[in-house]
Amino acid sequence: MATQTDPATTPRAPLTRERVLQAAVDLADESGIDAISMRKVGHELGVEAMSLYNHVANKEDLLDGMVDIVVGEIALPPESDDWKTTMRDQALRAREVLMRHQWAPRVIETRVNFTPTMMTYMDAMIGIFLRGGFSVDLAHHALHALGSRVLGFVQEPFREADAGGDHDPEMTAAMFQQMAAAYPNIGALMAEISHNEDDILGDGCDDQFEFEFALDIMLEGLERKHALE
Amino acid sequence: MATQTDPATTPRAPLTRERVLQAAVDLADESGIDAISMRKVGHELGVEAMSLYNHVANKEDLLDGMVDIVVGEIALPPESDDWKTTMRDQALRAREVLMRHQWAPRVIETRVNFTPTMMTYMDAMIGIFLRGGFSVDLAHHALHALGSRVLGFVQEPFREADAGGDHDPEMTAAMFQQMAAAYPNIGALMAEISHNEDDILGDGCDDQFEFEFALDIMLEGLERKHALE
DNA sequence: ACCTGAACACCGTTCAAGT
DNA sequence: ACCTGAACACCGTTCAAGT
Repeated sequence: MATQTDPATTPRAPLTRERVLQAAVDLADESGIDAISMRKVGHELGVEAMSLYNHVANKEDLLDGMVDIVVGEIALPPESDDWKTTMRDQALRAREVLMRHQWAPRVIETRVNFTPTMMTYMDAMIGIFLRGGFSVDLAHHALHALGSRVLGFVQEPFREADAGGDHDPEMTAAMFQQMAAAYPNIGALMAEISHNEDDILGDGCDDQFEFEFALDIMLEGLERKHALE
Repeated sequence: MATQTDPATTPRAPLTRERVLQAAVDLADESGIDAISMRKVGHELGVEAMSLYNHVANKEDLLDGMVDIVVGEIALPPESDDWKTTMRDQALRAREVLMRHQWAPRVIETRVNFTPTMMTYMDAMIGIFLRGGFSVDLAHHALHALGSRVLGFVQEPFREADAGGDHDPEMTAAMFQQMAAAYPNIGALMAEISHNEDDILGDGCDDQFEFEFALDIMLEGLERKHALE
């Protein structure tokens, strides 16, 4: 008896960031995103709300971590030159995961920071297009068009990073180098964006163009379906 | 002096639902959706939070009403047989309005009830496809594919209505008649859905199919862009 | 080092009480 | 009929205090 893990004698497996995040994900899966309050997540772990602040910075950080767990559950694509079936399979895999965490799409859309998990995932998505022969620009537009609802990542990747305002070229160069080392495809995108920056607005992304691009590919696709009827 | 409307002598234009909703929209435009609390909206009107409950049922109703104002600002499409340019223009018009109310897309996505304004708008969207020669089924799928982000309406129109559970055929027939009178295109859609209901699941909408449909038209559209490079 | 009680400044909502 | 004060059950977050 005493050798078994008895909840009465071991009520306090030590709290860790991972335990907190997983408890929050489980609670959200069970009871919806409205059930995610610091107090309720704490209660789930047998602890007061304030204790959580030793492991997450605040509620936004908690949500960031929850998204990380979900995105981490989406298997990365195999290396293939066939971008279309690879991307289709990927979208279906992402959907499967997001269906298990119905709260996730809405939370993902409200994220403003990227975690390494997210960067890795986006890098892989861009890679599918580039290996399929897309130009960096087209891959960039395609990424936006498929967006968070289809592939499970945030919509506006480089807004924040770019809007920082520090255009110290030395700084930027260092960032690129670091970025390119860890996430080569994202690095290529950012290089292209910063190269076009003078031509377009100032924030590296032409929202209106991205909108019309997404709109037009959908209308094109629809037209083909209509022609087949 | 006394003939002018002096805020000190007329601090209380009588509260109405419209005044409450417009104040909330203005406040959200200015300060973001997080600024929308019953207390803050009340403050904006020089009134206590509790007074608002005389004009809106609760906060959800307030949000419904705010969405109504926004959707009401989107001009309806002209009658035309050219579905593609009509739909493209419409999407751009919707975007223009949603850009003026940046909080709106997120709020629209969380709506579960339809207002007459919303129904009218959706009816017009379906009409664009039907007049363009789409089958009712294809129009239905197209509507889902373009979705809330592009056209500014809710994603799952007929889920709630159908999930009600009462399959009293008499009731259903009466509902259809009423619906078809006010919103002929939506009526046609619902008739088609309830007709297919036996074949598919039970709730009148095959989510997986809708997802793959949207995915495939985007991949098709992307492929054409890629071919042009 | 980690957890907590008390506190602060907020929420949505109800209801009896005022005018 | 419409507005309000007080109250209830919640929030996120801080901080000094405990172990």
